[in-house]
Amino acid sequence: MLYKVIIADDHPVFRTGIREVVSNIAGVELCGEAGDGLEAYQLILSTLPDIAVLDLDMPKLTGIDVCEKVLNEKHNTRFIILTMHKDRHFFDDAMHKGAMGYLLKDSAVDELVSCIKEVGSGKKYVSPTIENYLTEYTASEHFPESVKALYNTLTPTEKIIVKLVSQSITTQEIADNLFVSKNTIENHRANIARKLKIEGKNSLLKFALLYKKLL
Amino acid sequence: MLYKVIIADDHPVFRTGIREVVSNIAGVELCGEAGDGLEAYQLILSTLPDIAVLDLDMPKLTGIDVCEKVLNEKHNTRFIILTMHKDRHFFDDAMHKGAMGYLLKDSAVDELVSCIKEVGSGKKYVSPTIENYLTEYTASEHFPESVKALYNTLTPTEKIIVKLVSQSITTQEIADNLFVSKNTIENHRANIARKLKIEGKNSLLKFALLYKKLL
DNA sequence: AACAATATAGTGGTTAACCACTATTGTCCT
DNA sequence: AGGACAATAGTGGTTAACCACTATATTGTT
Repeated sequence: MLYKVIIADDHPVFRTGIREVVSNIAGVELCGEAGDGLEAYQLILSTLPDIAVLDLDMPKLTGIDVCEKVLNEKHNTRFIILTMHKDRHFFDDAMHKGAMGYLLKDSAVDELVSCIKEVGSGKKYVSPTIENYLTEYTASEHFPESVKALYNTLTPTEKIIVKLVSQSITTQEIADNLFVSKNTIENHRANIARKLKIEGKNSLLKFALLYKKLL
Repeated sequence: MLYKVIIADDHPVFRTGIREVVSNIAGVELCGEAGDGLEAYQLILSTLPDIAVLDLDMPKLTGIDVCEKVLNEKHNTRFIILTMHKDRHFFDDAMHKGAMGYLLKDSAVDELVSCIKEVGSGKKYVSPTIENYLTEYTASEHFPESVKALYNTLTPTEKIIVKLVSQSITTQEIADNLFVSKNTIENHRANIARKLKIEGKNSLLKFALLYKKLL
C-alpha cells in the first residue's frame, strides 16, 4: 500500500523539514507541497492525496479551514494538523471538523512518522504530549454575543468566504481559487450580508476586517 | 574556505529543515546540532564553529543568551538568530548583543543560504522582509515607526480625511461636510495613497481601519 | 521674484462591489 | 413526496473608489 501525501506550511524551512521526514517514510509518496491554505486546497483537489499534512496557521485559509472544506465535499483525504498552539480550542476545533491527526510543532520526528502511518491505516493519532500542554481556551474576546450568533448562522462555505474577504482577496480571486463562478461568490456575499444584517458598499469588508482575529 | 556551522532549534522537524538546507551549501560543514540553549552553548565551546545558527526561543537559554555569553568569552563564532518574533524589540536586542544575522522563521530557503554565506564572509545579514513583518505585527497594537513616519508627512487636511474614511464616511459625504467638491476629496485621497505608498481599491479604507485607534 | 507646498476643481475612463432578480441541482429531513 | 436549505450560475443595472491626467489660487519660504 502506497500512500499519497501532500504537505502544506508557509514556513519554507519548516516545510523542508516535513518534506525530508515524509519522503523518507517507506510506503509514502510525497506528491505535492503548498505554501498557503488556498494552494493546499487546490493541490488536494487536483491530486486527491490519501493524507494531507497541514500547518494550522497559514495565510488565506487555516489548515482546519481546508480540512473542513475538503471533507464537506466528500473527498477521502485524511488530515493531519500541525500547530504550535497549545490551546484546547484549536484542538477541539480540528477534531470536530474531522481531522485524524493533531501534532504540536515541537513533536519529535518519530512522532510525525508514527502519526502518518497511523492515520494512513485509518486510525486517529494525537500527539502524546499534547495533554500536558492543553490549556484553557481564553480567546473569544471582543466578539459580541449578538454578532457571534449572527455569524454562526453562516454555512461553512460562507464562513470561508468571509475569511477570504478579510484577507483582502477579491470576489474574482475567491472565485478563481475555489473553481466556481464569480456570480456564485457574489451570491454568497449577498446571502452573507443579509444574514449579518449589513448593507452598503464594502460593508462585508469592514465586518471581516473588524472581526478578523476571531474568525 | 570551509565554514564550520552548528545549528540549534528545539523543534525537531524545523531542525531537520535547517539541517537539510545548511548541509547542502557548498563550503559549509555541519558539525553539530543542539535542541536547547545550554546544549548549544556547550556545543559551541567544544566545536568552536565559525557560524552558529540559533533559534531565538529555546528552553534553558535563548539564542540571544547564547550569543551574548559566547561573545563575552571572546570567541570568534558569528551568530545567526532565527525567530518567529515580528517584534522589533527582539531584533534590536539580538543586534545589540552582537548577532551578525537575523532571519524570520518564515524566510525563504534561499534567504537562509544567503545569510549563512554573507555572515560567513564577515558581513551582516538581516532578512529583507523583516520590515514588512514588523509593520504587520505592530498593526493592531502599536504604530510602527515606518508607518508613523509616512503618516506624519500628511497635511492636516489629509489627516482629517483619513480619519473620516476610517469612520466609513464616503468621499461624497466628506466633500459635503467640508463644503468642497467631491473631486477635491478624490484628489486628496490620491495624494494620501501616494504618500502612504498604498494602492488598489479600498486600500485607503483598509489602512484607515487598521490604524483607526491610533489616528 | 521664484519656488514649493497646499488646497481647490475638473475631465474621462476602469473596476469591484453591490443590488435585485431568476433558476437549477442536490441533499437532508420529515 | 414535499419542503427547506445549500451551492451553483446567470442577467442587468448602479455606484463608489480609483487612476491619470490638467489646471488655478493661495500661502509661505528662500
